[in-house]
Amino acid sequence: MMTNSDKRADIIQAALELIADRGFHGAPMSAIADKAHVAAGTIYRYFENKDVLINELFLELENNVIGVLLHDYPSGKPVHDQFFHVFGELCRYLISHPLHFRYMEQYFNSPYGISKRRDKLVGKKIDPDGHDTLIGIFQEGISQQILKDLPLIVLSSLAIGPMLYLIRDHTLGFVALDDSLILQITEACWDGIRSSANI
Amino acid sequence: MMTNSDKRADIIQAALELIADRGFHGAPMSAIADKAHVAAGTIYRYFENKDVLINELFLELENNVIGVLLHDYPSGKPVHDQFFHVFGELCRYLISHPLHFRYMEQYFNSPYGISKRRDKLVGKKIDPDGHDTLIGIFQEGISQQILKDLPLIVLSSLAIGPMLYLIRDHTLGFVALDDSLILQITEACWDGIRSSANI
Amino acid sequence: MMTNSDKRADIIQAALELIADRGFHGAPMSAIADKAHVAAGTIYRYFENKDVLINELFLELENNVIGVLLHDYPSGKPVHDQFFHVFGELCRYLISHPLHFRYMEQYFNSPYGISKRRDKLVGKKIDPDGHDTLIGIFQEGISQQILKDLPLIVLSSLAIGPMLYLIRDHTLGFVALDDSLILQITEACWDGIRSSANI
Amino acid sequence: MMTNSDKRADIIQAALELIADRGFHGAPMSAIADKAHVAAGTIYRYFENKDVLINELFLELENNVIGVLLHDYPSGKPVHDQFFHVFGELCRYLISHPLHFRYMEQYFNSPYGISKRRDKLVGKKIDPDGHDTLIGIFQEGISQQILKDLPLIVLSSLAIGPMLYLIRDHTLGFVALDDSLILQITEACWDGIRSSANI
DNA sequence: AATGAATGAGGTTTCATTCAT
DNA sequence: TATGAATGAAACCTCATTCAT
Repeated sequence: MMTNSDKRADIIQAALELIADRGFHGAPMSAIADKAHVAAGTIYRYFENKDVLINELFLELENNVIGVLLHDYPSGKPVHDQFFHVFGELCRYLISHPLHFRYMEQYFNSPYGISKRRDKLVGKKIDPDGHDTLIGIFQEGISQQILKDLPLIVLSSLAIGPMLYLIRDHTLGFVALDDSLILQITEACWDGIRSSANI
Repeated sequence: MMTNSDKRADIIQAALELIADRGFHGAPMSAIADKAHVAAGTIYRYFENKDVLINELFLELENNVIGVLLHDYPSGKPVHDQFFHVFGELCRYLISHPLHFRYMEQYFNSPYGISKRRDKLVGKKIDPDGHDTLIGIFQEGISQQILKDLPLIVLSSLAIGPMLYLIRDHTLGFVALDDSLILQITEACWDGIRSSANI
Repeated sequence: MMTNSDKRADIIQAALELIADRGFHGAPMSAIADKAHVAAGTIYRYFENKDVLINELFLELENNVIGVLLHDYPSGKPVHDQFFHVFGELCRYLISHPLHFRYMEQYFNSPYGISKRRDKLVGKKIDPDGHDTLIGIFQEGISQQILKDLPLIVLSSLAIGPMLYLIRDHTLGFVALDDSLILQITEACWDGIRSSANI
Repeated sequence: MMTNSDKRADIIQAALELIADRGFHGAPMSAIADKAHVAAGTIYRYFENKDVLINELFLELENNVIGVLLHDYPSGKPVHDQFFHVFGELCRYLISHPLHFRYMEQYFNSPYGISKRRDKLVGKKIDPDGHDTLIGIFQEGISQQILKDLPLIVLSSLAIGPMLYLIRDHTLGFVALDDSLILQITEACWDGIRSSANI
């Protein structure tokens, strides 16, 4: 039914806004219910408990991100182009969705997120649709000797770490990331991961 | 007196371990007291309230880090050497003090840390002893045209972001950072920030 | 709904009994909850905190008193009759509601009550319905030269002070105030405030 | 020894000031110790516990008052003179010792004071030196048919009640009791208690 | 005799969750 | 299905009292 899924979406949205803004323990279930225009008990018809709500919210956001990265993905193009596509899209998405970004940051820095991270990295092949786009790019880049021959997780941090910190600074107002600056940062990260041999 | 400082240190240590492990709200005062072998009320002889405890603990860790970075600092040496010194020392310190690292991560991702971050970045010259070593290195590097001419906060993220993510992965067991790998990462970060002109 | 107002009333009543009996700090919220047959947390659905509970309880009692004084008030009758009406009604009310009396005594002798008292006396015209009956009587009496020309607050104390002390003694069992004695006391107080000139 | 009694006096004075100012539960033992420039534990060398301290402090104040009332007491003079002496002295004493007044008010409105009051009034002849001056005056006045033939406790309230309320108002700044006003109040109270027959 | 650090029971308040309606 | 009042465990913090020094 429509109403049904509407309420679920309202709850998810309310939780997102509150947690992004005030952290997990600044977002009591009662406040989420209020903001969702729903009774406290209603939340429990859609989510078994608060942990489940938090985790399902994360999964939705994660799917959003994956969708964005795959949209217009330049399959078959050079590794360089693929990297610039993924980096740019991700950056623009997070900048234009600061609540999503703040939420995921909170999530990864909490008991919830730790296990998530472990699942993802240890399992490596969590999603059967091959969504781990960056990993794929790096593997290809290494085998083509375009990228430094470092563990994938290291390349991943070199490529993504700076961006995530800068987006935080952007949302906090310490720096203004415009297209020109984003491009410079992308290039700097590319400089960091590409093989020094072929310079 | 001995007893005095012992108890304070015990409390600090207990708080560090619990919060690093379970986050701020997985560390109730009663649990900290238990772990410190101290009565609940005793904590309040040393710290006005939980917030103060959390902030003082952070300040202690911050001082540790500053001390480490300044130890054997290669003043007068080239920017390149200074960067490698700071990066390496910081990395080794955080790897060998995983609780300190986890704690600071939690701290920066919380209401406490946000303001701290703002103070640090806006104020820029917080500590009169010139402890803001990285910023100094970057300024010098830019003026010598050795480093990319980017906002200091961007250089800072390019240089430090990857390391911080990798140390988290290291403490979680997803990668093993040995001296050789650390050196490679340092070089990769240096590649990221140095001016492309003089390659 | 019934349940709603019932619970609130139960809490108010429990607080009244405990505080009247044992003072503010002999009445922890847990004890109030127990006596009201309610969970501790339930109190906070009806009152934001203990202070609010204490103040709202006072306001309810105050309204009771005002209602009693205005009931059958002999408007248009001589000042003497009005005084005897108010004095008698107040006295009978307080004697038959010893908990209300004890509560208000505690209240006026506490940080809560001090400010209340100041509001009342400085503001003077707190309630727009002209409930400040005694003050009105005194003003009329002075202008008719029936009463001593003293500050209103002095007349007020002369008229009410003895009664309040005696009601305390009555509730403690040191004296038995029957109708005859109440009348004699009323007359004595009247003797105290009326102008000596027209004797 | 001097030092000994000095400390006891310091503690008594500190307790007086704090409790008069902030009430019993705004005066923790630690605060009393601080204000008395004494260690917390020291208080317990002079007073078994907080209750004992509170009660002994009251007894000291009570003795002060008795001393004042007996000083220059017009024995053998008419009841009228004796009443004016006692009323005036008491009034002046309380006005010039607002802390004593506030303390005794708090005391009488608390579990401590209730029992005290009972002792006093039931026992009636508590102190063997005949200090119950007012009662004596009233007995004499009744037998001489100068005063109304009312229970002693009623006369007592008629005579003292207004004054106590007015002193409170004075200490709160709602009225300024000067010698002239005190005299008028004394006369009004006298009007209240004296026999109407011989007017 | 004096100290004051330490204790821990007990106070107020919050909030995830349940359940009668 | 939805509600939201009610619950009570658990959080933070205070403070009278003790006791080793």
